[in-house]
Amino acid sequence: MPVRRGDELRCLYAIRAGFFKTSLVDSEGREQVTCFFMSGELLGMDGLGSGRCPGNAIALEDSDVCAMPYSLIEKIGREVPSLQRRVHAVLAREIVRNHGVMLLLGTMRAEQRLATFLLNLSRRFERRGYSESEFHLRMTREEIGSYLGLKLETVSRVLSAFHEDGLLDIDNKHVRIVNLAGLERVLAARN
Amino acid sequence: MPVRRGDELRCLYAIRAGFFKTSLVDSEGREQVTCFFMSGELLGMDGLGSGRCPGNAIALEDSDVCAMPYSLIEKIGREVPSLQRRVHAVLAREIVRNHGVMLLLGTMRAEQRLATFLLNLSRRFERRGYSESEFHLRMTREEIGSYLGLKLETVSRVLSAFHEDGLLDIDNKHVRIVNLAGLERVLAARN
DNA sequence: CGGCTTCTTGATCCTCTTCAAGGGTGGTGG
DNA sequence: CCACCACCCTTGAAGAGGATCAAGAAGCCG
Repeated sequence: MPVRRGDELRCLYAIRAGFFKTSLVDSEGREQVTCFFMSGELLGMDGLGSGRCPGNAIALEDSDVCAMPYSLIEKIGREVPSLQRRVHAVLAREIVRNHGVMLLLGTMRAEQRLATFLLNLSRRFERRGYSESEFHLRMTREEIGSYLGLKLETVSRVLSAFHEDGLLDIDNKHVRIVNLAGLERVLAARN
Repeated sequence: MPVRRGDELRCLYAIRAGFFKTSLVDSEGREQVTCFFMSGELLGMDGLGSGRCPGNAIALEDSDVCAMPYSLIEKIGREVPSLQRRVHAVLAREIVRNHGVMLLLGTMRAEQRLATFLLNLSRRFERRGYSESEFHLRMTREEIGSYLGLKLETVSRVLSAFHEDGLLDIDNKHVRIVNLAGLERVLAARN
């Protein structure tokens, strides 16, 4: 069941298993996917302190989460300084991560955005003990495009081009990175 | 004196007077202005919990700040629940604000980005007791462009076009908004 | 199987970038 | 006070990168 903007929100959700997207819709109906979350990550940080959900969150596959009430986080934070500091660090890291996405949206061209996206997914899968080179995309081309500020056709085209260049194999949502160094080199390309 | 990425950072800075920009540079040299800060706002939230400065911060005019050591914020947060909650709220609001910028960068065209930017400045000046319709831009066209994901020439052109359309008068860095409702209407334009 | 959503690929168009030139502005030193 | 220089801004012309429009193929589910 999706969580909608404006809903009451009293908990942080630690994702035990599964995959989520969060999105934002403005007053003119423009929609932007703001983040993809996977197991081990924290959902709902943007509602901390306000009790309101400022965006939408939707699971992209069967998922399992652990709800941690804000009130509890605040209470334990007061009692255990090291946890308090961790909460601050997690929130600050989320801000830094957002700045990285802003840099991507503001300065990179389509190929570089896709390469960054795939390398980021790869690293996150690897850290969870999955293959860094072979994985399933849980989201549609349209959702990838929304996240990266591109249209779905462009996403499709760039992925095809990567395949042409021998950087990866792609069969629908199944990705196998063939030339990881080559993908990294895309990021350095002119400009 | 600028603060540079990686510098040790132990304080949050409350801006008493002045104007700042923060920016991020990636490994390939791409630079993005991540935010402009003015009086009454908090600088350095992204270093909270880590003690490292993850970006650059530079004053764009003579400024006056109040340094609040992280250690003090943590200590008082433990003792005063209402302050603890405020810290959380401020951090969470910063995340939400970033999502708004991501939406701008991912979905809006040049005119809409500039209109959003000007309206945002207008509102912030108004809240501080300054004129909402007439103010000085502290940053260059290039810095505006970097923040909005545009080139400086495009910024210049769009501002000229707004003047042509009778939406505002602009003389170098001095802006006078003539038709505020018209500027807001730009946001709703097709798409 | 049939209907739906998602994905791919092509052709064309449009927005913004790039490249280039010239004009303003402000600060410094003679 | 004016000349000079560095930086910033404006405007034009040409080009590129994605968007848009359109058609069809492929996967998915009842």
